[in-house]
Amino acid sequence: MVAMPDLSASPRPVITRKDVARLAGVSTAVVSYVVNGGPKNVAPATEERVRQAIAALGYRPNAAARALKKGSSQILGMVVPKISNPFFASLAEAVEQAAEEQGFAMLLADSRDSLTVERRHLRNFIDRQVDGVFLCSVLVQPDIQELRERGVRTVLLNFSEESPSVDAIGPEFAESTRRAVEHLASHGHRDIALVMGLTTGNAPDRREGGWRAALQGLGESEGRIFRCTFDRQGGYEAGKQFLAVTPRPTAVFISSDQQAIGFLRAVQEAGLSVPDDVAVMAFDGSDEAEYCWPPLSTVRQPVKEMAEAGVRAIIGAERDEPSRNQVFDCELILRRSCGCHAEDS
Amino acid sequence: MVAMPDLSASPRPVITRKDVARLAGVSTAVVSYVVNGGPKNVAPATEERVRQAIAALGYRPNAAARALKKGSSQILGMVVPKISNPFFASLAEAVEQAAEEQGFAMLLADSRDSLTVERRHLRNFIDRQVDGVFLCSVLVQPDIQELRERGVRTVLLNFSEESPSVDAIGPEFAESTRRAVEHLASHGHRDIALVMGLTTGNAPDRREGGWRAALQGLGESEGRIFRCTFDRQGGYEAGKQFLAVTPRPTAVFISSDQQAIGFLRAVQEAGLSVPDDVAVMAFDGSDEAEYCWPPLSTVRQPVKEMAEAGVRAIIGAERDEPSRNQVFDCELILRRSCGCHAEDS
DNA sequence: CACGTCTATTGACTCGAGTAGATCGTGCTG
DNA sequence: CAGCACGATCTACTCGAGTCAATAGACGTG
Repeated sequence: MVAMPDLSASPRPVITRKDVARLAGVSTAVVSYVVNGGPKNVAPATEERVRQAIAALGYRPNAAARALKKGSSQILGMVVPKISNPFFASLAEAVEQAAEEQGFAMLLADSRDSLTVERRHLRNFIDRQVDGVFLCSVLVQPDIQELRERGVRTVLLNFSEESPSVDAIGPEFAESTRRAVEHLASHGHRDIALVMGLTTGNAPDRREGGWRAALQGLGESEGRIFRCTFDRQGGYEAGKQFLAVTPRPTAVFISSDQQAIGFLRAVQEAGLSVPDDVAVMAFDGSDEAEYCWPPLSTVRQPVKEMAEAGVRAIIGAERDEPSRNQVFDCELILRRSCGCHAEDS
Repeated sequence: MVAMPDLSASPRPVITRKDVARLAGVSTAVVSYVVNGGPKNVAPATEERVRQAIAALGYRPNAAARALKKGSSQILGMVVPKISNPFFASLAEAVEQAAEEQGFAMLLADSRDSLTVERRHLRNFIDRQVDGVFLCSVLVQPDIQELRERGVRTVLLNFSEESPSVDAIGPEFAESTRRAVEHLASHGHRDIALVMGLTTGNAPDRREGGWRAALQGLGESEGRIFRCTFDRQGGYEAGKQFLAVTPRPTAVFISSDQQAIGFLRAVQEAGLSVPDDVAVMAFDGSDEAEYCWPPLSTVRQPVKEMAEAGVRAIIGAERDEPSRNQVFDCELILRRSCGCHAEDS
């Protein structure tokens, strides 16, 4: 409660290049060359003097000035629909880490699922001279076009569609889903439903196609679909609908771990059991999938690799490099919810 | 795969104040005055002309230049130990939103529980001229002192200790915990254990004190403590230890929702039931607490309010305003895990 | 010894925006 | 009508760092 009297910030004088130059007895240009391994060489002895002056004064180059001069801020922006959704949190974590390794900082913005807010964030990013942007939801073409015009490299993350004119990175949705559904079938299931999230854009989700393909392979042409939002709440509601259906499907593929967790809750609430009454496979492979009950069998996206590829696509890109799609293979993680191992995790 | 040929970014000429000035037939100063509601007045007719020129050219002031001149970037930095921990994600979400409402952007950095990384991030923030920093873990005094010296307002979030020389914002840990433990007692429990996270600093956590106080009030002077890391994994391990103890306590207070979720899994795995075999109350009140099974009774921190207070502490602060602690009351959320309502949520 | 070569260093301009101080009218007052 | 006040506008300098063209030495060579 009582603030200590004296610790108020002594407004230490700001140290600039000039101060360093004076102390080292050189011109400001040399300081710049030393700091940047600059475009010109500096004699070793001089360099050493400058280094010492820098250390002695605690000089730190002003990033704003640098950004102004170079037109690049060494900042990447990332827009997520909702950071409290653990899947996006894990994406953000991976991107931040990959960015930091390259000396970039990350501006994070949460669009709360609103296109308006997302646009506002993007314009803000542009004004702040970010060098690149990660998007996790689908903006309309014109918006992306503006980003490009302003010289901001853009990468779509977790994106299923091929899209011209912009880099897109995402998991291999269709094939992985097909394998997951086939795995459910290998436990003897035939009536396998789908709980599918609603995408903001109108692009059909490829997971749906994968599920269809698997059913077809089994000779089952019919299958129920439950549509809901891409979060726990949505999964919970889908679960309640699912349980009301007769005859009830014996297994279900769910388009995200978050939804699956909501679904599980609905099943538990009804006093039924997973996997005995309903077998479940989900998509994403986030941490919570391991710590819910029963542990979720899920399709693991290689989040880290995708984030690294994304950062590379932004930083390592040539000025007019054509955009491209990168699709990453996923791994089936088999836990209890599908009917696998009853003893270990 | 095939990139469309023509959409390569046409490197649109950068529009500056000067272009606007020329088009509107005024000097650059006037443009600045209009944009900022500047320190001087502009005649309504002129202002209108400038506005039109801005719109026509699509002019957007360069944030880097502005930051350089004003020494303020309109950016807030936030360092979290791990953004994929949903509690920190929800904090980040709240901070970002509160910041955006004030026109600030948020740089997010993940320290991966490492002091070294955290320091690196902070120096980076300083170089980038952030106007303020949110910290969720405990740095040593000298680091914070440097932030102050550099003129960066600092706010400690989720912080239990009073600390001089820095703003600290946190929930009312002790009293809320006491109430939670007493609630467990109201279900008839007497042997109530504590699962407590390990704090990086050496400050004792006030939740522990609250738990002790409650036991004392019940006439129970003894109580078992299980210490583990502040995450699901830690809670899971603590749960296994807990279950191995005889006689087994009938209830437990757990220092975070994440740990509680791990704990629940250990209980489920052992084929036991919550709340019948063990009643559980946790701390945080994050979303996952609602969607696990059984739904967690927990102490809800007013995250949004705390974030807003934090942003206010940074933005609204006078130059030499003394630092202060702000403690927020929490709310008991009673769900199933403690033994409350067996039917609705 | 004069000249060219090469390297280390410097001075000066630039990026784009904020703003103090000078300037230009206009209209009012004595 | 001179003098003054005041509002609108402009000129010019500044923030801190990057970098090019110019300069100053140092060295070697004919």
